[in-house]
Amino acid sequence: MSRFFLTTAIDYVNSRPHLGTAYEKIVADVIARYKRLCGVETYFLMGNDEHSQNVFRKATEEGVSPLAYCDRMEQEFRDTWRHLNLSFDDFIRTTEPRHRAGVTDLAKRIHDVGDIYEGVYEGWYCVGCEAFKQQKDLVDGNKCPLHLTAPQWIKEKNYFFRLAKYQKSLLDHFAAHPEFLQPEMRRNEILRLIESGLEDISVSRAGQAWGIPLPFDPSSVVYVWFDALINYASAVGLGTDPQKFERWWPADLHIIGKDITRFHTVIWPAMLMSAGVALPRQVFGHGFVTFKGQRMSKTLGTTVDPIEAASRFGADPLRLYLVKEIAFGGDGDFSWERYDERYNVDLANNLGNLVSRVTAMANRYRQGRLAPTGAGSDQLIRLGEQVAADYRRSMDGLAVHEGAAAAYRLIDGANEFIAATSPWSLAKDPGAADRLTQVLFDVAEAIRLAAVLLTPIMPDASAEILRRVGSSSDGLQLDRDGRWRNEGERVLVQEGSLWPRKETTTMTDNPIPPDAPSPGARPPESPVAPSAPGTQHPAPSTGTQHGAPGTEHPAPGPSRITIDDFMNVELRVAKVLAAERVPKSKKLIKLQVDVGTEQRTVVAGIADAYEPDALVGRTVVIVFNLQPATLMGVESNGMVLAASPEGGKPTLISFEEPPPPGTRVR
RNA sequence: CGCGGGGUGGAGCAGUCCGGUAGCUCGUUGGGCUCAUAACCCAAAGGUCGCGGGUUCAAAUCCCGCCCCCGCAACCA
Repeated sequence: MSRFFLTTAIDYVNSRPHLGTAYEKIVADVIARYKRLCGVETYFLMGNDEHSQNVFRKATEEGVSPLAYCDRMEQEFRDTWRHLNLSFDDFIRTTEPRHRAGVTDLAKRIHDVGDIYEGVYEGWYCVGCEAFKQQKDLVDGNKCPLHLTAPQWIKEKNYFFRLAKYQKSLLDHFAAHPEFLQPEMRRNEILRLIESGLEDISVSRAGQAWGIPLPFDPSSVVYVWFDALINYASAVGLGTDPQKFERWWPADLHIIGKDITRFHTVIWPAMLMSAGVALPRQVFGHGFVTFKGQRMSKTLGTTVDPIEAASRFGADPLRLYLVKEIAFGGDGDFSWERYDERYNVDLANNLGNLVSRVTAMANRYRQGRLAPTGAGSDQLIRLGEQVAADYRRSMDGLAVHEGAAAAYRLIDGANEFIAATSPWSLAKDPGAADRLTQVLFDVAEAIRLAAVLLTPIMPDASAEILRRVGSSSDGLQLDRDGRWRNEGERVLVQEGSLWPRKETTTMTDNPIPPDAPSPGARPPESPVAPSAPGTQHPAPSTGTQHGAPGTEHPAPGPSRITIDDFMNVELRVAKVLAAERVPKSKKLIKLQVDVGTEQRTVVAGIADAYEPDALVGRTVVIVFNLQPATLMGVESNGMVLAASPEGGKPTLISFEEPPPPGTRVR
């Protein structure tokens, strides 16, 4: 039996997963389920990346051990994935013994062939930042701009991987395996990157406890990303279970975000080449999901909680939206308005309503029982076969959005067929009895076929639809069940709406108030009972429900500062004498200002909103006693105050009657 | 010349690799139907495919130049 091993990127456990993360897992799950539907034995791997300094720091801040913190985050992640009905076969954590064994094994092999060598990393190290600083980042006579302390010049023992050595092998591999990196665009990008030359990279950190010790020098730990990549191999037994490894490696498909393509298609293959391990067959770098056109970001409040999104209508509608509306590979957008729209159109109006009409007619005219009375509609059958073929081609090529679209062509076709044959007219004609039965059977069959094709995308809903059209959802096989069938009696079940229409009155309801505390702020509707996966009823448990407006609680303010704290900030009125753009900068303007006692140069990031000429002569407020900083090579002595909405343009503070420069503001 | 993505009817997108009547969803307008979740079906209006050149019998698609938008990086002190 053929087998398929697919993986998603393991996730940093710094915060709960957002919709963008969920998107990757959902598409991967659709592919995994599709493979299984094709009868391919599938191993679908997901997991968490835990050896990050951020994790260590965050755990320390919270006063828990890193492992305890990771344990908790694992539950958060698993909880989210369960709500999305993900069918992963394995979930790996990089703190697990099997992973440690895999990393140790691979590192050892690479070391043994001489591809890891000892070197020294030298640089300015700021203790406060726990990071190395570039010379150009230092200010005011070699001080850390954040902590204003002198960083230490540190020589850290460091091990390097001979990445440069693999430039040619990588290019050869890309040439020999055009499918290795998809989509095409990313392939060209990475090719150019490899062609431009590779540098050896550091693979260890000294003096850290949180991580996997290097087998040949336990005083250092393996650098996180090097560690992380190996999860794909350690999960299937590298270093622990040769038989399992033999069986599943190499991975057939790594699904990852486009931002980490380089790691997966340059460094990772080079590591494997060095260790003498086979390379993954394909890497697919998908795009990002934006929220209303903006990158999902916590600080901008443009993050979407997948559980909340799934709670709106159930996991299946969310899965359909993400798969069907976003061309896999490209970026896509999510908004609650559009989500509602797609739900109504694709599920309530089309698929759901179609099931309602055929089950209703079958019951009204035939007591629910349908069996073929003739040959069936040529047109529908042709469409069904065409669609099934298109679907397979699309899905095999990872064009999951096209696969969904194909299934929908059959649903549309069924609706059209009903209009063209008008069964309700046939019902009035006793001579058309057989004809009516066949028409209804054809429609039911179209629905059955569409539901089979949609199974990977909407597993629960498809099973429910199959049940209603009198067909089994057990052990579906695409070869057998994914083709038109004009045989057997079916008993159709008429029940309530699969997906009640959501009435769109005002679509301004934004379920996430930007500043609301995110966890625990879920809307009161449909908590999605944590029943075992696969047993959930596909229909949303509650219908439409608008959040009650006007129930804002006065948020407990952030911690207050004392008046003394405030007085430490010296704000002064200043008059702009001259202004010019900082060359090559995007939003910086260099200002000469009169602060009463002296003239100063201040750099302000307001070029988005203001023309330099319009600023001359204007009176502004500056922070007078701010440490200087160098921005794009210009030293700034102060900060101009402006109202700066997140993601918006700043507005300078102005006066009705400009006071003289130097006046203190308080 | 930092890297990258994009500019296609009112909105959101596909199509661009492999030139050949410009397609989908929503919206709008008109009509039909009554089985169905005010759902479904048909039809229509609506596009200089960012701009300018070039190649070609033929360009959204290939080539050159330019403009604009969005990410990321460097810069919101």
